[in-house]
Amino acid sequence: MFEEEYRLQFFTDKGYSRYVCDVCGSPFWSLKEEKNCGDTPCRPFTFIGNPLLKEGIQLREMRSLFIDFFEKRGHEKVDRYPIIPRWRDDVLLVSASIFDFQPHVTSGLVDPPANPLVISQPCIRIVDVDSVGKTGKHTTSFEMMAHHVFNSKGKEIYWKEQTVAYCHELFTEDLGAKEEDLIYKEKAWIGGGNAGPSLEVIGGGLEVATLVFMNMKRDDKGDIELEGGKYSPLALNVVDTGYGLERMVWASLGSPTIYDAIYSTVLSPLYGATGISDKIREITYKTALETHATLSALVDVGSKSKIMELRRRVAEDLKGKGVEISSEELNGFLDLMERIYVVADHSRAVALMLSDGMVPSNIKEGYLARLLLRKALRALQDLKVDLSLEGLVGLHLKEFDDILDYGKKDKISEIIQIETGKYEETLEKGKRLVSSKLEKGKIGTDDLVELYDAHGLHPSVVQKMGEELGSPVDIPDDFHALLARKHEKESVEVEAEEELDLPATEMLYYSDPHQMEFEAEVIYSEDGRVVLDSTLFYPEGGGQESDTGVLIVDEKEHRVQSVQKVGKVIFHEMDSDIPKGTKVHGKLNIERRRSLMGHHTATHLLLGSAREVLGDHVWQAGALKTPDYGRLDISHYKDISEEEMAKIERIANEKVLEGIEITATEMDRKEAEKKYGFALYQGGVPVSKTVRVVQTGDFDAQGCGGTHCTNTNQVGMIKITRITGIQDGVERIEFAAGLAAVEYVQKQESLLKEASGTINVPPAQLPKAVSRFFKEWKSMKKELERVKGEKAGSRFATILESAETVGKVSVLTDVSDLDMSGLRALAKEISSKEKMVAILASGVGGAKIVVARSTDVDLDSLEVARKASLVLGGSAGGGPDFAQGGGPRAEEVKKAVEIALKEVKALLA
RNA sequence: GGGCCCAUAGAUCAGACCGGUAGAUCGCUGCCUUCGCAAGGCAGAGGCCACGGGUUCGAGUCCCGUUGGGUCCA
Repeated sequence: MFEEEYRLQFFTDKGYSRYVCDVCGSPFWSLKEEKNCGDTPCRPFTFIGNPLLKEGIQLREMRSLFIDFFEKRGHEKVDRYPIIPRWRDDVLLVSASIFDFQPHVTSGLVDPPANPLVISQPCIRIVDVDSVGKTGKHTTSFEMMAHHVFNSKGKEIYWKEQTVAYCHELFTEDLGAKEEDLIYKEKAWIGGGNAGPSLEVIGGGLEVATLVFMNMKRDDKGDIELEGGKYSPLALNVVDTGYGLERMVWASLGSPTIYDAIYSTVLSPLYGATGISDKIREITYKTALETHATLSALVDVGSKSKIMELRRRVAEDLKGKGVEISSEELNGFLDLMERIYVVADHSRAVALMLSDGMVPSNIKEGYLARLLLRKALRALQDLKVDLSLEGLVGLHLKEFDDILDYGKKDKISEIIQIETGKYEETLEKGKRLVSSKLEKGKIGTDDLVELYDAHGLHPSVVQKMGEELGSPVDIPDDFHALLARKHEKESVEVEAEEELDLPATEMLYYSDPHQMEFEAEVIYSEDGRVVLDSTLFYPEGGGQESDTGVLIVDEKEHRVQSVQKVGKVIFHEMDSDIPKGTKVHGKLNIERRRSLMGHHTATHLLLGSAREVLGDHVWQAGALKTPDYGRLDISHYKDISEEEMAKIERIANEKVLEGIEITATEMDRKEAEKKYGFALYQGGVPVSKTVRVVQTGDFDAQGCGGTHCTNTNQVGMIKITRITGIQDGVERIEFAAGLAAVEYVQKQESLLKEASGTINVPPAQLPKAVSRFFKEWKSMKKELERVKGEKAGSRFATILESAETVGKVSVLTDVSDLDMSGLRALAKEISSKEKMVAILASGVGGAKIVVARSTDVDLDSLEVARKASLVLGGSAGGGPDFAQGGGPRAEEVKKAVEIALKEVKALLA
């Protein structure tokens, strides 16, 4: 694919030739004749113990070396972006440097922050999480070093030749790689809706960089077909490079694993605590580790059997090298190392995530944070060492202190503590579940799936619990496949937005939010939907409900019921038709608009105060503004306390009283981001070159398309009405502002008055009085139960007199006003005597009948009760010695008893 | 965004499949025993079975909805 794209002058000049890999069939460029492309899994690593790059370059040094190299060559350094891509909503995490510029910059809409630029971008990739520690090269977090160029038409900065030349120079001159060790492998690159040719730079078996030349975008009308999708040329030619910082360090140190190259500060305490600091320096174990790392390049470690295969090869290889180690010893050692590496790796990803304000949760990116946290905790527990995850994360943070905001250490510690506690609780509950399941029998595959899926217990955890309880548990090798199958049935329906060929509506509501009337002309009208050339009506959007009001034509009012924006066109849903071409006079429902503005501004104030009270990790996760109330969802890692709520409410109201001016300015996106950071995008990301920044003095600034008050004092009182946790990690603040707040308070007060009026106490004494009443109610209920019991007992003597004797059996019948529990008690008492049958009925609350017998009588009570209940219009249930029934026809109870008596006589005869 | 699980005494959970008097263990209170404590023995208190509907003569149990919590996946 793109074969001609790779015929670079650079290769010709350097004397490179094109070969085809005899393992994977990929074409590649090499200085010396090669049959193998050198990439995994085509051949083992060759740089381990024999560094590819200049020796001994550590992480920090490598980072600054890279950045310096490109700065010296005309690239501007750009600060790293957060690991949570707040500026886009199609991905959960940043997993490549180009993510920073998608889609707004790559599409050509927004200018790049610098061009050409160099950046070091921390990234997280969850996809390889299960390979971490099993191979020597997979990590969940990494720093992508990159130089990017955005070439527009007619203004090319540099493209393929220069890119490869820079890369080559960096590796061969500044980093000391031998020219003949570097291979450039051709590979069509497709991802994120873009595509283009790319070269993978491979040395010593390790892919150290990828040079992507992005020049196409996904386009169903495009002419270029790639892997089933259609593509068309991109407006920009984007140089998208990615150099794995950690891999470069690894290639420079030649350590057995990448982990040893980059996690040394965290690994050494782990080695110490597990007591293997000395062991790993022994030649036997060192060789084992190196051999394992070397060969792991050849194997896809997706399943347990593959891992065992790899280990067999390692054992064989070691034998060949004359290294003596039993397979048990080897397995045990590698298992231990794997866990240590997992802890070291995952704790770094967690450090990165949390320091960027990610809140662990059960959904979205927060779940990924929790996933890694729990995996790390599990591995740490398996190691049985006295080290806290919190401490290890702290060590990573220190490593990063030159590129991370290190100030949030306390928050991060708290989050880890809370998460650790939650995980322990899950385990605690799990232990009880497992033991109760084991009491009932074996734990099968279905149970394992349920325990993991519904209760968060990984099969290996269940297995360990089983062992402790003396019951082995088998884990099927295809467990994860089973789980995947269970989650398979998902269908996505995308509703196509209607597209009409209409000019953009002029949005008058932005120029003066307090203007309430306007003149306009109808340019489209169909099915009660009207489009004007310009409008003051704010359409539903950004969580703000739409305006309502009227359009006046010749003094006749047409009501605007709701307003929607489709693309750039604003539709007014009317209650009556207005023909196209009509001039209208529009009038807003002023109160509604004022209230909407108040609630919207209040939302900003509350978010600002929540961030002040709770911390920077607080982020808007959704919002709704209606005329009657507002709702603000924020990310936070625990319940908001009463005190915190009061504080948030107070600060917001203080800002109202301060009378801060609110301004809305259209700003260049690049500038706005520079000035306010990504905290701008609380309410979502605009798809435009400019951002409308709504600024509340120096208290708060947000990109926002809503209508706002011009001064905070127009908001009036802000009252938080309720705080609920809508999901783990997200709290919902419900509130009312202005008159709506006053109404809320009035309503609360009247509720209070009504309640206190009913029990006739002043509101202040309501809590005390209610609790007294509740206590009394409970004791009365008990007393009533007792009295009922007595009443039933006392009735026994009376009905004994009415006993009829059938053979040797006494049959007692009675119609009383006892309730079911009374009847039951009485029947039990009677049937506990010898040779007794009781037929007891009552008409209170519908007809009820109980038939009971002592155990020495042969009679099917249920049959009797059934027959008798028929006449009551119902049926009966119970057993042969005790049955109860009833029906709606209370007037028939006497008859029912007669029928029952007759039936008993017949059955006993 | 989707799926699954759970909610019963102060705590942990049975009971639910198959509707018919709400239970166990720990904790709590009192008594016995002891110089006192612990342990032990005996007795007892403690339940709007999360909430709202429905089906039924009858619902902790079945059905629908709500709320709260847990958990997995994208």
